[in-house]
Parts: sequence; structure tokens; C-alpha cells
Amino acid sequence: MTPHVPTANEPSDSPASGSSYDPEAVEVRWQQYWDERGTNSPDLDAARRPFFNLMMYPYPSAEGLHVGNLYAFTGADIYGRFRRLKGDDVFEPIGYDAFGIHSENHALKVGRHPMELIPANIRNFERMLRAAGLMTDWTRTVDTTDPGYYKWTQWLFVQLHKAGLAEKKEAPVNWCPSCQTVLANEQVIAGRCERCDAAVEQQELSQWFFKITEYAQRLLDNLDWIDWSETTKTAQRNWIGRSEGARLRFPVSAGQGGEGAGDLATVEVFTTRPDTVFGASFMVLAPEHPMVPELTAPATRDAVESYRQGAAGMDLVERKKREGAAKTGVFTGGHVQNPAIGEDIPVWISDYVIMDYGTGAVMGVPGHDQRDFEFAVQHGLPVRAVVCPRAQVPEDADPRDFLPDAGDGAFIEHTPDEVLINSSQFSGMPADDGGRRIVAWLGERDLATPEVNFRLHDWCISRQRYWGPPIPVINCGACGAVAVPEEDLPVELPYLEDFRPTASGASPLARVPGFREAACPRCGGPGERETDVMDTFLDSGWYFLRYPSTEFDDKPFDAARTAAWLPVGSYIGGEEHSVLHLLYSRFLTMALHDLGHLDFEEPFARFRKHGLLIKEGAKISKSRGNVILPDEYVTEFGADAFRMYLMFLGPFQQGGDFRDEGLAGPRRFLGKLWDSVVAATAASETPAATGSGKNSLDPGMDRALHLLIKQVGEHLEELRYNTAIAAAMDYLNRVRYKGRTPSVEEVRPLVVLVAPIVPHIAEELWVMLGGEASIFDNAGWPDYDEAKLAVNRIQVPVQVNGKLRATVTVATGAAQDQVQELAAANAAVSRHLEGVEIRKVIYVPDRLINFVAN
RNA sequence: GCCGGAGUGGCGGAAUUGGCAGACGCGCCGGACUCAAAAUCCGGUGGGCUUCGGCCCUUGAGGGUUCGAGUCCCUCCUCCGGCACCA
Repeated sequence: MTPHVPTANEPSDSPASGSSYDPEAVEVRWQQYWDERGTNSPDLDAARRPFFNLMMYPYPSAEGLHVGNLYAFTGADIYGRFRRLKGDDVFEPIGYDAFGIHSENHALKVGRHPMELIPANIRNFERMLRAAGLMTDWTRTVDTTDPGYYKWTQWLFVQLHKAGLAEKKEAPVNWCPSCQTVLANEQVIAGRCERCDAAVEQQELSQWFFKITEYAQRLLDNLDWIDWSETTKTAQRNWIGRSEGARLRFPVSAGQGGEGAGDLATVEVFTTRPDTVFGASFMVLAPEHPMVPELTAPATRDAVESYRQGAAGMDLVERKKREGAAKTGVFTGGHVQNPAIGEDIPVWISDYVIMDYGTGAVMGVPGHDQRDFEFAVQHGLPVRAVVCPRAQVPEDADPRDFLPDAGDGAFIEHTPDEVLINSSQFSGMPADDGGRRIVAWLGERDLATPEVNFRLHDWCISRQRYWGPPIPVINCGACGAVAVPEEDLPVELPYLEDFRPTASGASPLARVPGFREAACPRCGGPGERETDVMDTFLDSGWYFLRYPSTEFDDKPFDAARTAAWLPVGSYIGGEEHSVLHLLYSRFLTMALHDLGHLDFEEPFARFRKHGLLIKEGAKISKSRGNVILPDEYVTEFGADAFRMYLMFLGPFQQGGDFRDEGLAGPRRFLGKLWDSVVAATAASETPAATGSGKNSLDPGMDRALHLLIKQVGEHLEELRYNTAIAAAMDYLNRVRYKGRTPSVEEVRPLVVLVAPIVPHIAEELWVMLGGEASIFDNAGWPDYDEAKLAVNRIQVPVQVNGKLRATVTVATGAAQDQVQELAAANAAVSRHLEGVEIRKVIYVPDRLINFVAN
């Protein structure tokens, strides 16, 4: 069927032919039309110019679609619709990130099962998303909790496991006593649980990790060429945290420690400042460092033990609180040799050294490191300066034996203009170069190696929870951890009446013998299933690969489809996912590429982060009570006006301030646009009726139109929706100036230009103007004529000493003497030129003329 | 502390990247329509002086570069986001 196509002859009770704009009627009609006609479901196999327009899929919360989601989706949708009008075959899917602790906690709170809550939430989301007028292909949605989906999430695990990129290891983890689960480092905010704010503790658990660190350098390098928001790239660079330095080996001093410590034992440290090794006057190990026992002397054993226990039992909050305060620590009684000077230095342990980074040991250089300095002061350890600014060393001084003005702190700046002092044969050298030479020199005795270190940790994917895809592994006494064969996937998550987490660290699934017991796939012997489930970030790490292939149940993604549609053409999402989701997605894509499953290694060709929406200057939150319910606004103003306002209230990529009063502007604009089209069509049918209706040759208007086409096109491409809308408003004001009746030729392109932003009314008006539905299939993006942008006369501001005094109208490209003459003759200008001498005249053609006088 | 981003009318925000600051919108004021109100339409709207010709000031603060700075440089302040004893 065709949509309702109104004509001038139709009875006035027809919804579209009424003389005033009724958003609800228009929106319902077109949403229905899109559905029935499959307007938004492209034929994925026949597309000539495939364009994958992706938006970050939401977590389907019980509260319904958050306005923040809608803000993001609208921004993405506009871009997709724009590309479609420009001739691309746009695929714009949506899905639901429904697994995870969020859903589970909510289910626990309301005392219902997530398996029954999620479908209801999804239905509600879908309703709201449809009402928002997104160009969603509803035939290809993804739900991460569907076994048909997570079968492939598990498949992904199996592939990585096969490739040796998944390993199980005992690791100290962040344990949230309230959520009863481990948390990833990134889910710990300042020592507290990201979700419940409880203080996080340390616990040792055996867990599965993906070796993302093996990809650290590539993940970093590719950032140089992918087209992403700069801020997002910066965030990833910081997160990966590459630092260049050296691994230095400090031999354990003879006769130290217990009987196990042979003469060959060394303690390794990582440092970014090998140039300062001559100043290392002590060493500090993390309390949990494995070499602590063998370095500890009998006399200090008790003190060391109690300090270690204290550190182990201490939660992260307590550790943070002490930052900046006194640096505690105890002497182990053991010594190591400073490899540069051969001198014995004492080995201490302190909780300011963390096991997680580098080697878990640092050389204490109190002269040039703030933390080491504080520690040395605290514990009476010697401070030795080995670097100082070149300017501080007098000409006649010997840098091998020079005492700089110590001041009362450590000298920690690291500038190019520094030299080594008190560093034997390296003294006097620039610090950077000296550092390299020291590493080479120590390297000859195998005491140093250049090394690059990353802050990035391996990705822990185990969760001791219920609501996630089970890790597809069977532990066998004989064969070890065996991945579930692909043909046995999915390992279905059983329905558990009681899915609460336990305090023991064991997953809820461990309570189900029927689930736990399984035969080893390799030897057939008795085995036990892994009972942890996988991190939600794994679900979202590959969902974009699934969208084009949702109908295939024998493979996660079809090769031809993937080749045609990926990598993603445009991905828009929030900054809160700058690091984790985007980094994990990149890692998984890279790994799949290396394993031969994908022919590209970066999943998102273009990524743009959107800004944060706030309300009346304040962050939107339930506790503030300033939550925006999209439904209410859509009902009152219509989805089009709401969409338009969301995009108008500020620059999309920076966010903006939502104010209720603001909606009136876009709503008025749409009413005015409607009236303009009605007036234009009426005038075109009765040419004699009005004098102004016939015009299509008004040159000023023609220029304005072509300028508008140019501007809107450029602004939409750059996601500068607010200024695109402003330009459209400005144009409509012109066209309607003092009640003028516009021509059809003046308004038809405008309708197309705003269609990405306000799709429903655009469809309606397009038909009203005689176009064939859908506008997105048939209108095409208008072209502008560069020649029509030109003007022959232009106003040029005239300044005297940089102050604006007048403007003169001249021909474009006019010569300086002509403009100067005209400008100088102007009374407002000449007044200021009297009695002064013109020293210089600055003339920028078509821009400005400035008389410099005194 | 470190890394990002931002400070412009009563408010949300523009400004071709060094060239008429305040586009567009909200709000407000005045007018039209109306018995009246709402809606709608038209006009005005940064601040201060004004002899009504104009003049001066103004983009967080202070300096600088330049004929000319919201835009570039230096110092500082404030707010937002992220990271945080990373060796």
C-alpha cells in the first residue's frame, strides 16, 4: 500500500490535508509505513554502496530508554539518514546489551528473574525506539542473552583459547564484598565498587584472562591512522600507557637471605630513568613480591611478616587514603648490589610499590623521584644527586664529584638540558644519552636490557556471577582445562531459581550439580564445567560483527556479508566507553583478523564520541530528580520536534543543556515549515491568486538556498547539527520574511535538507509537494551550484586604527585604491582621519580595510 | 598530582580558524489579531553614556605578539570528564 497521499482536492478530514501540523498523526502514519514497506531494511546482498551506521547498543534497563540514549541514537540516526539521502545503502541496526551485573542486580533488587525481566524491558525499549523515528532495521536485532547469540560469544572464547590468547591464572583481584564478585580494575573507582560504592578488597582467585597485552603495541600504533575523535584516542593512549625504559638487575648481595638464595639471584626492577641508577641508594619491593622471603633476614622476619599481612588485608581504599601521607615500609634485613657502583644497598618493602606494574620492585632514587624521596626522608635513607641542570654546574667543577644545591626536595623534572653528575665515567653527559649508555654498559654484564612497559593489563573475563554466558570450558583431571567443542555450543545458561552470588567466590552455577558435571571432551573421563560466566564487555566486543549476519545460525558472521559491510562506516557513542568497550572491540577484531576470520583489523573506520546531555546546568540523575522522560516530550511536541531540539541545544560532540522552554523553538519551526509548504503548494496551483507565489527567480533567495544546501551538507557531515538547524531556521525566516509566500522550488529542497533531523514531517511534506514516498529513497540530496553562491556586491567593514567606523558596499574583488577612496570619503571615517597622518592601509579584499594612523 | 575539554548577553549557544563579536533559538519588551486569553504573526532586545549625530566598554583574570585577538603565545583562576603511589 502507499501512504496516505494528500492532494488539494481531498476532504479536510484527511489527517494530512489539514491546514495545521499534527505531529502525532504524521508520526504514527509514517512509522507504520516504514514498517509495512520495509523502508529501513536494506537488502544486504544487493547493496551497491553499503554503509554500516552503528550506534552503541543500550543496556535495556527497567526504567526504559534514557534520554541520554536517545540523544546518542538521534545523532547517529541523522548521520545515517543523511548518508542515505546522499545515495548510500545504509544499514542501521540496534540491539540489546542485556547480560551483566546491571541486569542481575536489578533483578535481585525487585525479586524477579532476569529471564523474565529482560524480554519485557526489550519490548519497552523497542516501543520507545520506534516512537523516536530511528531508521532502525528491525529485522536484524541482537540480544546478547539469546543462546543463538551467546553461542558465538562462546565460540569467540574457544577461538582465542585455541590461539593461546586465553589463559587461566591465579591473580589478585578486586573483590567487592557487597556485589560478591570480582571487579575489573576499571570497575574500581578510587578504591570503591563502580556500582555499589562499597570498599573493594583484594582476593586471590583463579580466573580466565585474555592476553590483550600482547596486542598493546599494535593497539597503540593503529591509533595513528584510524579516524576517531581525538579525545578518545588520547584516552586509549593513556590507558595503554606505554613507557620506555630498562630492566635493571640488582644482584643479591653475598651472604644475604636464606639458604635458598644462591649467588646468582638477582632482583629485577623496571625504570624509566636508568640514567639515575648511580643514585639508587636502596630498593623497595612490593609487599607481595615473591623474593621477599628469601631476602628477609631472621632478625627482621617478624616485622616483615606482619607488614606483609597488613598490606594483604588492607583494602584499596585504605591504601589510597595514605597517598601523600607518610610512606610506610620495613627493612627486610637483606641487601642487593647497585649494579652501577657495586655498593650494597638495603632492600625494603612498602605498599607504595605495587606488584601489578613493572616487576613489582623499584630502585630507590630519592634524589630524583618524589615518592622515593619521601620514603628516604621517612626512613633516614641517603639521598644522592646524580642529575642536574647543565646551568647549575660551574665551568671549573668536576661533574664526577659535584654537589648541586640540593634544595629541600627531589629534583624530578626531566628536561633535555640535564647532565649526569657523580656518575663515574658518565658524568657530564646529557642525561638522556647517558641513560642509554649506562644501559648498554650494564648490558655487557647482563645487568640491564632496554624495555618497554605497558600500563595495560590482561583482560580478566571471569565473573563469579549468574547473568552471563558460561565460560565454555570443562576441567578434566587428566587433560586440564579443555574448551568445549564448537559443535557442543552453546553451553546454555540454565534457569536458576536462586541466582544470588555467594560469598565464597564460587559462581551460582557451581551450586548446580547437573550443570557442573560433564564428561571431558577429550578423554571422556569425568570433568567439571567452568562455572564462572563471561564479562559483559565480551558480549559487546563483537556485536557489530553479528548484525549483518543475524540469520545465519551455523556461523557467527558470513564472509561475504562481512566483507561488504564491515568495517563499520560510522560509529557514534559515549565517551564513557572510550577505553574499555572500544579497546576490547579493537583487540577482538585484531585477534580474529590474525586467526584468519576477518580481513581487517580495526572494526570502526570512523568513531565520534557524543557529548554529555545535562539538564538545567546539572548532571541528569535519579537522585537529583531531574530525569528526562522522552515519552512525555514526544507526546506533547512530537518525536520530530524532540529530535530537533536535542540536536539544537548544543554541539552534538560536546553535549548541551536541556531546558524545557527550549522545545518551543523547534516546534514553532516545524509548524512554520508545514504552513510554508501548504502555502507554497496552494500558490502553485492557483498562479494568478497571489503575486508572490509565482516567484522562483528571486536571485537573493536562490543564492540563500544554494548557500543553505552547502552549509547543511557540510555541517551534517561534521555532526554539527546545531548549526545546520540554525541555518535551516535562518533560511525559512528569509523565505517567510514579512509574511511572504514562498515558492515550491524554495521549500522543496529545504524539506529534504531537514529530513535527516525530522524524518516524519519531511516524508509528509515531501508527498504534499508531489514527491513519491519515501523521501529517503526518492528525493536525493540536492546539489548546490557554486556559481550561484557568488555575489557581485559586498559590504566591507572600514576600520581606523582597528576600530570599526563604517562599512562600504563595493563590487566583489574590488581593487584597493577604489575601496580606499570610497572608504575615506565616508563621513564616519573621514572624521577620524582628520589631523592625523595615515601611515599604512591594510586591505584584505572582500574582507576589510583598515587605516593605520597616528 | 597527571591527561583531556570548556569558560562569550538574562539563558542555551554561533563566529568562514587572525578580519563587522553575539548567528539561530529561548526568555523578555512593544505592536497586530481577539470581547478577552492562549496560539499565531510583525518589530525590538550585550552594557554604559549621549547634545540622538554618535562615543566608550565588552568573550574567566592579567600580561604579550599583531594594523587587527573570542581565536595565537605566557602566567593565573574556575568548572566538567578521565586517570591516579605506573617506578
